[in-house]
Amino acid sequence: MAAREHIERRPAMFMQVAQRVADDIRSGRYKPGDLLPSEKHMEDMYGVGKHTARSAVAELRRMGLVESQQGKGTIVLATGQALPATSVDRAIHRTTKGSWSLPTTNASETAAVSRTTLDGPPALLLGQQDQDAISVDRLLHDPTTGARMAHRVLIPLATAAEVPTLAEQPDAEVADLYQQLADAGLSLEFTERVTARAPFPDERTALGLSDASHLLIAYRVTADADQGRPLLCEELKAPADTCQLAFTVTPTKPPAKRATGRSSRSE
Amino acid sequence: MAAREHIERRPAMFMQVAQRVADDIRSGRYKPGDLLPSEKHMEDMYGVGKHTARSAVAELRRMGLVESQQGKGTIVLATGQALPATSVDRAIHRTTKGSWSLPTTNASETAAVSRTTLDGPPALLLGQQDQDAISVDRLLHDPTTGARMAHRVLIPLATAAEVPTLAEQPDAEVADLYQQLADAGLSLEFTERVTARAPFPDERTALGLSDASHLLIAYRVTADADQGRPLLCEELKAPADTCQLAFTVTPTKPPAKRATGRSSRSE
DNA sequence: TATCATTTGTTCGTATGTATC
DNA sequence: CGATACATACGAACAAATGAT
Repeated sequence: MAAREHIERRPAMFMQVAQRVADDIRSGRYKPGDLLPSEKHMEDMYGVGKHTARSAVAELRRMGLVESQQGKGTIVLATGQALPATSVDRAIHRTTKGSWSLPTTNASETAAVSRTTLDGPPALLLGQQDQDAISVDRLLHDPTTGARMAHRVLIPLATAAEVPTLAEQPDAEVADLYQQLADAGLSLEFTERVTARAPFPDERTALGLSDASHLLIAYRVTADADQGRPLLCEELKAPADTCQLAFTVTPTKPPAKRATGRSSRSE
Repeated sequence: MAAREHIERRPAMFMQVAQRVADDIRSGRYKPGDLLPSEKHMEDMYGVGKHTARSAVAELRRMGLVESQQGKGTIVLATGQALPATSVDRAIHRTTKGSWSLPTTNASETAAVSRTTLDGPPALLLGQQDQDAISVDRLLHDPTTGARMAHRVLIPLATAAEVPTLAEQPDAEVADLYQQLADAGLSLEFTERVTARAPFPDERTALGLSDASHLLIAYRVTADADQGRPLLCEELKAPADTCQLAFTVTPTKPPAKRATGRSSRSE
């Protein structure tokens, strides 16, 4: 028997309260920056218990409509009717011949270089499970919006062996790394994969994430255009509520011979 | 006095329990598909009250590690060590001259055509606040993974007036729309912006989203390459936990004269 | 079919801790 | 210091879904 027969059921009380307050927020009854009525006040307003009022506010937090602060109150956030303020330009530039450049950068600290074992998505994308790589970590930030992002460059040892200059200064600007690969006679192609997920606690604190915000995650793989062999992987983690990624899509010739992902779909 | 003096504070009990179970999940102690110990059992295991055990499980849900089902239990999800299964290829293809195509598509239902007033991100991207547009809505799905996505094409009336064939069959394939624009003598350029946010309740039900999953949202703007004037906007909303977007980044000449976003940044 | 134990979901209560003003 | 507000933690009871008897 199908599990979804009865679509009609009384919504939970805390959900009804949350829905009502959410409507009040969207209708402008509570404006961004305002303090919501306190949980105590909501109990009286809607005739519910402490836990119900609290669950309602928790639901509003989960919806990304409000943010609570101990001792102060629950503040109404901006209503996401616009795109996030920080636009990260994912374009790659190359002057007429040979010289590479990337849109400008603000790194908070110096890059942290370490050696790690590849695992997770980067290992899959580089096709090198359980191989070692040089890892270069940077904490980026956008001074105008205060958004923080985590950036990581992974240079597989196989690539470093092929182009030794990479290992000498792995914490150089990324454009320089591209340059070195190109100077080694490789023609480069770039593929980027974007997804999002809930942050781990350490990521939450490192990037100063609010309760509801997720991480926008982009993996850029630099590959040898001739053989499609992956050379480099970059990972960018940005708070989705304050950041957007911008791509310029260039039409290409249709017949892709090698499969790049699992299933491949689009509009 | 500064508010952040004491970084060290005992984490809440429910968080400690959640962290411990999370570690057990990541270490393989609980495997994907397994049922977690019941909340009742956790009370005894960790010597905490009902509310604490419950909060810990709620935290694990919020982390996207588990999913609870009333009457059954709490099941461990895949550990997110891989990229989401459904890869959406955002490439655009053009054969030698004139003919456009896009990666294959699966639309669940026929397209719903309506007329709407532009607002939110599409209005900003099209630079046409409070103007009307033809809206074509489709519900896409990936049969192999069961992932559902919402796709919308917005054709501003200004564009429809310029290229009348667009309004005749607005629910044609997107590649055909590009073709018609190109046939009208326009050279096209494409910009895509990606972000993520918590879904609205209607989006949650329409796309069958789980508790923790957010929406990955991509806006593709088709513009006239000569003047940079936006012609068309597509919106794709996909569940972030099951979908990834794939882009091919083509190096371009560096000096962009017109600003495309607010602040512009990259690694 | 009906009943029952198990498990999560919702709702109520109380108390204490901690941050803000 | 006190009042306010949210955070955490203890408790109880009933509802609803599930699976097995």
